[in-house]
Amino acid sequence: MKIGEVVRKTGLSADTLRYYERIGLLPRIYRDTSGQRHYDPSILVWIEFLGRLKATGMPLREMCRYAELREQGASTAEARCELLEDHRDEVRAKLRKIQECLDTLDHKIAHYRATLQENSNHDQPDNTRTDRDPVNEPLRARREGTGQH
Amino acid sequence: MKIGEVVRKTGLSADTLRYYERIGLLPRIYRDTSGQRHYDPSILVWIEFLGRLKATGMPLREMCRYAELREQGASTAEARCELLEDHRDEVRAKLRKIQECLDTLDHKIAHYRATLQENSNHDQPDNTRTDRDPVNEPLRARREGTGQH
DNA sequence: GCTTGACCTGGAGTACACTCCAGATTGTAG
DNA sequence: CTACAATCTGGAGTGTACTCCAGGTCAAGC
Repeated sequence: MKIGEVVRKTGLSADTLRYYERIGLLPRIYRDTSGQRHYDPSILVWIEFLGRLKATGMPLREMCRYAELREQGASTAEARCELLEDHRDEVRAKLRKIQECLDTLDHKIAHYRATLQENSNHDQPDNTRTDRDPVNEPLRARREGTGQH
Repeated sequence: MKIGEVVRKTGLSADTLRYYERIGLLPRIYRDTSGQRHYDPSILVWIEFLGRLKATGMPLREMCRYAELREQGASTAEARCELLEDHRDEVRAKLRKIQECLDTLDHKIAHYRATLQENSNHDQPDNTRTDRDPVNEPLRARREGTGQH
């Protein structure tokens, strides 16, 4: 497989593939006599795996660490496993946190919607006195004694 | 409240607070005669909210957009609400994706652990023939001449 | 009054993860 | 054979979100 095919199959750009190779995320790729890369199909599995690590927020630095261990063969399996377990725990924690924020956000939106609904029901065409947004009151700059900027 | 107190209460650095103000994420902050900032306590609520947007992956650019609408008062409530709803939907999608990756990762780890367990049971002190790591086989650069294409 | 620490500004620097480019070569369709 | 599409290299540039710094002002405690 030449690079163009890998591009099509992974959705990564050729530049990114070469970049990943340069930083050690991909193993040494076979080159033909003219210097063109020829990828083994198994690279797709690896790239897919990397994609999952990336999607879960692992920095390239850590992925490189993993890739390096992998290159060293089966003796590093334990270390790799631990790395993945640590990452998994971090992802779980982050997931919980996002979920929490999402819940708060949902509440806020519900409140927002309710207020908007209410306002349109009471239907006061007066636009100067809607002053008080109960959800995100504008916190406007108070009497400025300083004419800065 | 001076900046030091906001730093203590939010965990953001003074540089970050000033940066956020510069890009319009924070409203105009009152300055005393000597130019020092004095924050209204309500800023803490706003910063906490920004923290939630950030935690859920919203870029500063979009937060600025929200902040800008907020500055414009209650008339932009609908637009702000839509912005939050769009963001919420994105976060939900992202959450699902991360969860999916996490599940795959968990399977991989379980497989890994099982294999490690097995190997330590069979307890073969021979280190040259553990050749086949079933979970992450090293994909080592093969002898050139692999006739693909 | 003096020292120390908090604060100020504008601008430069950093880390990350790409992305783009010029200029060259090579593979392939017609 | 020729044209053009695909590939190559090294290096520069981009966007995001800070972070650091020099050099200065200011306020409060001793």
